[in-house]
Amino acid sequence: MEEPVRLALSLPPHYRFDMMIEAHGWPQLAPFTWDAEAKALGRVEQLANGKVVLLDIKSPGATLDVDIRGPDLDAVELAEVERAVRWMVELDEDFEEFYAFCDGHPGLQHIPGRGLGAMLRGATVWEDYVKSVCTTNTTWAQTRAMVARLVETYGAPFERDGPRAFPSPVVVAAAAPEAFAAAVRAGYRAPYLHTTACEIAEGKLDLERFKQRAREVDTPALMAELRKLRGIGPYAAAHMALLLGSYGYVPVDSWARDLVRRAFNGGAPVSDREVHARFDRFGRWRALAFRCWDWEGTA
DNA sequence: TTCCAGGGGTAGA
DNA sequence: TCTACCCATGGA
Repeated sequence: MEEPVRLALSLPPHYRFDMMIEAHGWPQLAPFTWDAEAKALGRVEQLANGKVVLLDIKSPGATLDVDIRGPDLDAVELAEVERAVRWMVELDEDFEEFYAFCDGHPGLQHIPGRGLGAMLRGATVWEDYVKSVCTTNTTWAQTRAMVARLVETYGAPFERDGPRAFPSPVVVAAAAPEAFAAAVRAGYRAPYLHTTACEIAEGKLDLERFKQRAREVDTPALMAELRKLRGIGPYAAAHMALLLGSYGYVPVDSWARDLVRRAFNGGAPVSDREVHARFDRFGRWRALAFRCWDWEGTA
């Protein structure tokens, strides 16, 4: 294979690539691949002009190294790849204010030293919307399978028969609803995803504006807007808000309830209200405090 | 068979 | 605002 082009991006203070990878399950969802031995994050990415590249992302030292394979890219295309990578690995998310907050709060003081906070996200809000819907009311194994089938069926391939990129809403919208449902096997979620893709493709809906919107309004207002999306309820809206950098509401799912049950309630079941109450004192940092909590230490 | 998984939509109170 | 019920799918 031809030598890849390498982008070497400098890391902000405290940034820990390994902690970002371990923060949640997204590295296991296509088109991401995670090679634990090589500590390499892989991903096929399709550029706006249709070019498809294979990314190999590592951080062996003080930089984030992004190896790009595929067609030659000009400066504009390279900038597009860099922008996408920076967004996905949260290289530009500023956690310094959160870390200062952690210093004064028992239970959070381990966080700055471990460089916690960053989480992997999709290149687009559309991608994280789809994945969030696919995590609801199902097992993690099925979530992975649904996303894998979506990518395999509709994603643009790298080279001839290589791995595929996350499909655009335009490609999903072009599929017949019945064919989409049969291919992805996402159950009752399929119409949510397909209809949303159609609305984006028709220009009636713009999910990418949420990247900016998350910086303009507080978490409750952002969640109210996210909850208008099909298949997005309290949990998924909070999870999407978290990925957008808005941390004021804990995404409570069965996994969160289980953590709180074991760590704080002697193993007895907890209500959603109790989970929220446990992190209420952390204000606009509630979701980050929850995600970065030292669950082993408190159990 | 029945239950339920990193919940959400809807109707009725 | 809260509750009850339904929802495709697939593994236990």
